Amino acid sequence: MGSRYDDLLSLFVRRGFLWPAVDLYGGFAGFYDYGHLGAALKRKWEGVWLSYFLGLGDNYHLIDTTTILPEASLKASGHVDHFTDILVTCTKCKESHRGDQLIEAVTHEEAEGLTPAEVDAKIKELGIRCPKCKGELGPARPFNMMFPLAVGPSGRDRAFLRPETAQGAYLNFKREFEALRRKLPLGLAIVGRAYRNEISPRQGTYRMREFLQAELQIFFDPETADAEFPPGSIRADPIRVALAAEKHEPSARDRAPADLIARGLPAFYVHHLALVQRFYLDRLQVPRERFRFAELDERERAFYNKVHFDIQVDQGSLGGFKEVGGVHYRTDHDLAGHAAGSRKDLSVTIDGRKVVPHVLELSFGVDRNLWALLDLGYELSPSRAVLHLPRPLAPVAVGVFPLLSKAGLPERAESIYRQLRGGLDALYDEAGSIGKRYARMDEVGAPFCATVDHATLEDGTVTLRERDSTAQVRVASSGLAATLRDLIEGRTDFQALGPAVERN
RNA sequence: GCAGGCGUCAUCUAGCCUGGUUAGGAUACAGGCCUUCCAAGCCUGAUGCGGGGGUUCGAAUCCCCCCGCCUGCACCA
Repeated sequence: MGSRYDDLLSLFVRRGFLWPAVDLYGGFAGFYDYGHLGAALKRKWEGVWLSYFLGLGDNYHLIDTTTILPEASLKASGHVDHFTDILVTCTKCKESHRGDQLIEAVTHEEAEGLTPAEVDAKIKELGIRCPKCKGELGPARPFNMMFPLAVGPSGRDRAFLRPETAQGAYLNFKREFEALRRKLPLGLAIVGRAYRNEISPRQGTYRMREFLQAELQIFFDPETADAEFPPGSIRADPIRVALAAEKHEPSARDRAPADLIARGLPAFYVHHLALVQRFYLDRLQVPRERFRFAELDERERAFYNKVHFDIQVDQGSLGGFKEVGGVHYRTDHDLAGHAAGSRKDLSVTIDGRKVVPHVLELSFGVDRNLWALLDLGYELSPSRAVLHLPRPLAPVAVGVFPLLSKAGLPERAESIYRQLRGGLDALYDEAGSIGKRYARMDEVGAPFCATVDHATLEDGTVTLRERDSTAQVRVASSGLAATLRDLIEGRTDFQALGPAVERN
């Protein structure tokens, strides 16, 4: 166990994808930096994500909002209260316990939201001792998952780093609704950083204290939602789901959208499950059996979600299916909360009716998604190390080499490289043997390699090698950029370029 | 946060128990030679004991503290 994780991290570090932040000083738990390949991959992932999800609606738009939010807004959202746990540590065995749970275990009454002083008083009154060793419990102290900040010279304006990007969309809903001429559904997407003071960050970029979210908040009229997002268009998409009751099963099963609706899920929600699944299976090329939605039961759900399925990808390095995102039906919780907190009316008028729009949140952890893609794509065998990234996401699109470092081949290869690099992520390499250069490109996931040989000098063709099959065809160097773009964007099949070149 | 394990070149690792080595190897990397398509070969080169304190004539090695990583528990939108 753990070796897959080690192999992956070794690749990431050696090649320039990602590594622990500040590792010059020994590292900084919960923080990771991306190197040149990781940053490029992330940019491309964001581009694919934006084009797909903004493309789902005519009224879906990207916005960009602050990472620091004042206390009042996070009080209204519920985060100040619900993101805080009161911890009580045993003086004898040092075990930490949640104060509210200790009290609830005795009284069977809701105890969340008590202050530390109230928790101390209750513990004394009820004579609660450490459930583990019966030792005496120490004083209660608050632990909030949000990073507090003191804003301004006085430091009296309390604020926090945002624990999720979503609040930026809710805070700006009214403005955008007006600017976009009062139409629902309205989609507001944010790609940005969020911060949580995780107690024990672990497992690479899986649980971090600073991370990148890509979220689409869809504001809609609950009265007409199922008509707005009809299940008809996704009827032919069986959805891979593990229901809450069967979440300990290792996999998932395909269920017809109609079955899920019959189980009580809203049709508009099932509609979006199918769309998210298409993104993973088609755009990110995740193998079907390694993808699933996992339903969360009431205990596991966040305080604001009415329906919640995790988006999960099966990852060898992390020991199985792990969450990379979620589809959350947040109802009117957020807009109603901000309406109350700000004392502004956030309802809108649709067809003469006043409604507070409901929100469906499609939420993605970008770092988790990148890790998952790299894990799924990395094939490490005694004979080859290949990163099978989807072509549009590969940080290096094409390697350009001279077959030999002499006879004018490097000059010709470099000139082809210079023509390509304007519109493509091309890389020139003449170090080592040709086989070594192919191996280098395989390991960073470059889908193609173009090699200049003596025939190039005579007829202007180069060999073009495809990463996954290692097959080669001869193509004209003059149209290489267009050919590569067609291949990367899926307009051309590699096989259609011509007969494969025989290997000597 | 608790418990256990761990930390040596870019990567994987030998050395640590039993203190004294020019800290060794492999891979990778750089330069050169060779080479007409898949990590070949030869020559040359650079890079390391997580950080800080202590013990000692002498510390990668023994002790303490810190940082980080892994696993389990707890926590987890």
